[in-house]
Amino acid sequence: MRDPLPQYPGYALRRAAHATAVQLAMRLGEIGLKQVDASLLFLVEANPAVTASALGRQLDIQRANMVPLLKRLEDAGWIDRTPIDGKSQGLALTAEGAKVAAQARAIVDAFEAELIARVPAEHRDHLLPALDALWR
Amino acid sequence: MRDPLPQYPGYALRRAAHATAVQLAMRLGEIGLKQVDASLLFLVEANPAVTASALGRQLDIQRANMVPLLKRLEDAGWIDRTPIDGKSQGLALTAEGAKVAAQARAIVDAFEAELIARVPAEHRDHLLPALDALWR
DNA sequence: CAATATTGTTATCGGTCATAGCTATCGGGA
DNA sequence: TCCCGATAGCTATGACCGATAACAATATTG
Repeated sequence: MRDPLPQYPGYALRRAAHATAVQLAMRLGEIGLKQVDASLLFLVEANPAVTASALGRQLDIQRANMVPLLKRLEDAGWIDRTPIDGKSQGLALTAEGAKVAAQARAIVDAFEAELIARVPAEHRDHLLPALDALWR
Repeated sequence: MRDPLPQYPGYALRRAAHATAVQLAMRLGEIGLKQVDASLLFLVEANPAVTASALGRQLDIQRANMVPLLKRLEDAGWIDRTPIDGKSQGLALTAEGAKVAAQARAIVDAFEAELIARVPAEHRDHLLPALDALWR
């Protein structure tokens, strides 16, 4: 079948992102995480007392959509909230959350290493800078 | 804010794909198309008498999900169906569909050119091969 | 102090995608 | 030739994601 689409970098970008997302989702699913959960855990870990709004800004997730995401993490006992002032609350990992974050990191690091390994050596170092130019 | 995520090529891939998808969606939206519509029009144009199932296989879209997509294109008068045998039907662009496909191609070509232009010259030629390795 | 911005939240809506199941038809091997 | 597995098209449905609007309470700024 004739298919002109794969010549388009934008199309290849879509397909590559989807293909890799499916694979990572499967691996994180084994420890009960979605990709966004892992992102949130990593960010909270790296920024104790961060607010929900700040997380949303960093990840380009609307405030409104953060609510169920954080609720899941809180209900699972992975994060807790402590009031900063009357309207903000700081987020932090619980001990349990730190364990899960460590597991998630192991999975993500292994996955990313495999991703890079799949890229032919001569293109490998160019991938991240090229992608950065498209969204940063 | 400390953010370890952008170091991950997989994360950059996600963000880049999303950012570019939003932009292309806006431009195609001006002529009433979604991205998948444009993909379908291009493939039907390049493969007259192709079946819905074959399109779905090529684009990794389930048969079931092809139905509303093709219905939209048919209702808009951009494609028509002619029976191949008792259970298959060949798809083809109408004259109107060919016009829309040409408009879509102009938009996509311009967009893809801008995408590539955004990538620093030294990384430019590596992007497509690197992405291909991740999904092909 | 008053006007404005921010935070967290609820509710809702559209789009995408996966799954299951159904009917009818096609095609190949016994 | 006949039968059975594979295929095509379709309906229905449910999960998930992201966008939007609105609101109350609080913080910040001029």
